[in-house]
Amino acid sequence: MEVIAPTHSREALRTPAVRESAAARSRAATRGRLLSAGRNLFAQRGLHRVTTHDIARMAGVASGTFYLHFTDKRELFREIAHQSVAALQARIASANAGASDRAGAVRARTEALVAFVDENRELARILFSADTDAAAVESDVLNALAASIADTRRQQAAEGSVWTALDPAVLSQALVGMLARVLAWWVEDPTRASRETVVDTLTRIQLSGTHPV
Amino acid sequence: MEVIAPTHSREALRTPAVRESAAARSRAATRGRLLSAGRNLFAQRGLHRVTTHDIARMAGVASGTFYLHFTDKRELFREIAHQSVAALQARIASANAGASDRAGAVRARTEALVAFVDENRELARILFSADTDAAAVESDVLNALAASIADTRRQQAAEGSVWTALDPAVLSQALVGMLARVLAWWVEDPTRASRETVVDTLTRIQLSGTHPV
Amino acid sequence: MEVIAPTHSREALRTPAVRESAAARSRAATRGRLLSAGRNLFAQRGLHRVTTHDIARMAGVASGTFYLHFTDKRELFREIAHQSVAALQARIASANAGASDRAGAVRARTEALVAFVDENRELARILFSADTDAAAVESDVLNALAASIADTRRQQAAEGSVWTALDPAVLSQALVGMLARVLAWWVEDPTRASRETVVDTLTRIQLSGTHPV
Amino acid sequence: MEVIAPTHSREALRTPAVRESAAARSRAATRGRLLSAGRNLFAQRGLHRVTTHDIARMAGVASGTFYLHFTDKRELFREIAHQSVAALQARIASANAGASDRAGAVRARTEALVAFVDENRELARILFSADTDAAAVESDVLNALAASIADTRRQQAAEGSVWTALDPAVLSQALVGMLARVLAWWVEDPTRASRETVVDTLTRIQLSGTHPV
DNA sequence: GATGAATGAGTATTCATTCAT
DNA sequence: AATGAATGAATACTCATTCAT
Repeated sequence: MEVIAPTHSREALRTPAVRESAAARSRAATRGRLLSAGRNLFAQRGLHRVTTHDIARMAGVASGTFYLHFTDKRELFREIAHQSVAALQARIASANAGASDRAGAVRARTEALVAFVDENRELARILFSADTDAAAVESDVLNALAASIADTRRQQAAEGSVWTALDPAVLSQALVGMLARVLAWWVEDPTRASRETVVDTLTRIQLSGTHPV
Repeated sequence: MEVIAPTHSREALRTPAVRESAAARSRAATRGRLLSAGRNLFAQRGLHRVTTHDIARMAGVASGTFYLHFTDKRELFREIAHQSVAALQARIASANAGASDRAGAVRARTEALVAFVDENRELARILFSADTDAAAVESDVLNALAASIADTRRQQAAEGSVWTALDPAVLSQALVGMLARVLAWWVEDPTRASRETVVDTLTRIQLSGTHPV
Repeated sequence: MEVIAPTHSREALRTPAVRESAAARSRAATRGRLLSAGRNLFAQRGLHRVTTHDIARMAGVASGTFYLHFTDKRELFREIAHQSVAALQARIASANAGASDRAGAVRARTEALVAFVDENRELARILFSADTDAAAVESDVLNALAASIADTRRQQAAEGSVWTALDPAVLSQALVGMLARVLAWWVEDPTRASRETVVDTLTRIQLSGTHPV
Repeated sequence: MEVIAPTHSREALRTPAVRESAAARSRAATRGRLLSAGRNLFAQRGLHRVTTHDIARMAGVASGTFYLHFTDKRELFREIAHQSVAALQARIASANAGASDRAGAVRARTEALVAFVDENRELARILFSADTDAAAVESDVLNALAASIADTRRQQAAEGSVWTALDPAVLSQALVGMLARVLAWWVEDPTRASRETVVDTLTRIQLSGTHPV
């Protein structure tokens, strides 16, 4: 019993809750460093030209530590992609909410998208650079976007607010492909076009391509 | 005299020209089998999930034989991509030549593109599936297409035949991204939309997005 | 009180310092086994008839482990050669220091050289067996020896203590070639001559060839 | 019968003997080209950094042809080495025959050796560059030379014409090692020393090292 | 929770050699 | 005698993943 005492007294200084949150904080910090390293490296080199050792090294942890936080490389990638998508969607939704008419909403959403890409080039490279392997993971991202566009479109068609000659599924894939390629192309070298030009061109294409003639 | 004939024919089998062409024919056949196996496998799994051993095995040759025909995997891929692009371009150019006006030309080119994809699904998967590694090789393909669209567009703008508010570089990337994504999406499962729907939707988008309002 | 002691000692096993040194010790042991296996195999078969798998197998480790310790086969070889040279040079320098006159020094150095070879036959085979590939790595060894002989010789010539008709560069190559070949020949089968005979003959040749007539 | 006639008449133009010698001449020419290519390539890169394809290519023949003339790479190497040695020995023997006294003979042999090396740098690189693999083949060369020196030496000792304190076997290895290294060193860059310096230094060393004091 | 040494299957590539033509 | 396409074993090197400490 006495033997345990000193141990107890040391533990008494930190309540279990505090101890747990300290451990949790440390764990979260390590996890965060791995995510950050992954973002950097995946953006630069793509999914399969990055090794788990590279990520652990850049995160400043031992290579085995990687597997205490992620089951494998793809999971880390998925996590990064999901975080990115969530951030992007929040940004777009908020921009959308402030718009009064349809044209304004399209422009606002496009502006939000381009601004996000401009401010998060690393993430953008991951989200929009097309990588077959990555796609196995992130295709959900663009597919989800396409699905949401298609839904909106179908609803608008039902309301008679858009020209129905355009197939919603095809159109949504077209829009997603267009946005992804332009953004991937622009983020690779932002001097290729001014941000205003990108926003304006993408907005006009969306409006002309989706509005009745 | 007649007797000499068979002798001649026997010798004919040994003339360098015939011998060479027999060997050359065998060589070409093997090369063709490797190209075919490569097309299959790359279409299914992408550039880096296919090994040179896989390709050799599917071609029914020893693994070393691969290297008698291609310096490495990328070269095989490049060859396949170039062949595909040449075939596709020929098809589009020929369709284009038969059109009388601009709208007809856009539709004809789109029809040719979709027909090619429909008839060469394997090739289409390679050409339009976005693979970062493959991109290092085939990006030329889409980039070349984009560049040619941008050039045409600039010329039309100079002639006043199209609305100039759309930046040619951005627009061309947008069109290429749109076409590539829609075709990749469609070829992955052609029941997703009828061929007519795909042609029609893509044609209308191109016309509305590139014509003056 | 006593109870705490073992606890302490258990904790001691987990302190970073101890953990690190345990890992480091294990790492060093593996590295040592690889070096030892390399010495054995290189001595028997030469640089390029030994594979990294052979070395790993003889060291009792997996083949990938080799690359955790050496970047490639040549690096392992270089390491072995450098260690051997350092040991040999130390031996010769120490023998040299104890000699009173020039003849004594030549004999002492030769004795040290022959003794080293006798005691380290594996290393000797590597150092003195002439291998073109190995030479790219170890030639420094014999060349360094030759250069040092040439320097000494030039200095002695300047002091008038040796006959100057012998070109220092040619002479030093001659001596190095002589020593290397005799030692390689002898170590291959030490019954070919007694150690005393080798020492004596080499000493006399050096003295007669370098002294004034 | 008639069938055979034309064949006969054609054959009649060349007697079997002539035909055979024509074929033999052609065969010998191919063999000679392979030997020549081998000499070039082995001298530049050593035994195992040269492929049989390299040799066939440089000889201007198909790769399979190599095996019609040599059972494998080592046999070609052996053949080249033997030819070289024979040429060298003839040269030395002839030089030796013209000498009147022992000192003159040593100088004459050394001059012949150095002249041969100077005139046949390719061969010299093969003969004197120490290559473990090559050694498995050519060691006979230097060993034969060493054996002949040792024999001569033993005979001279028996006649009392040389100092017997030097062990013949050790001495012969020493001389061979010395000559091989100096010549390999010199042929690698003949500006390192003048031919006269090389001859003179090697001659003096041999005389001082082998003569009574 | 973290470490980092070790694993070993996987992959590209080479090259001596064979053999049908 | 010559050809040259094909073979396939050999080999260096990588990297996701495990596990004892």
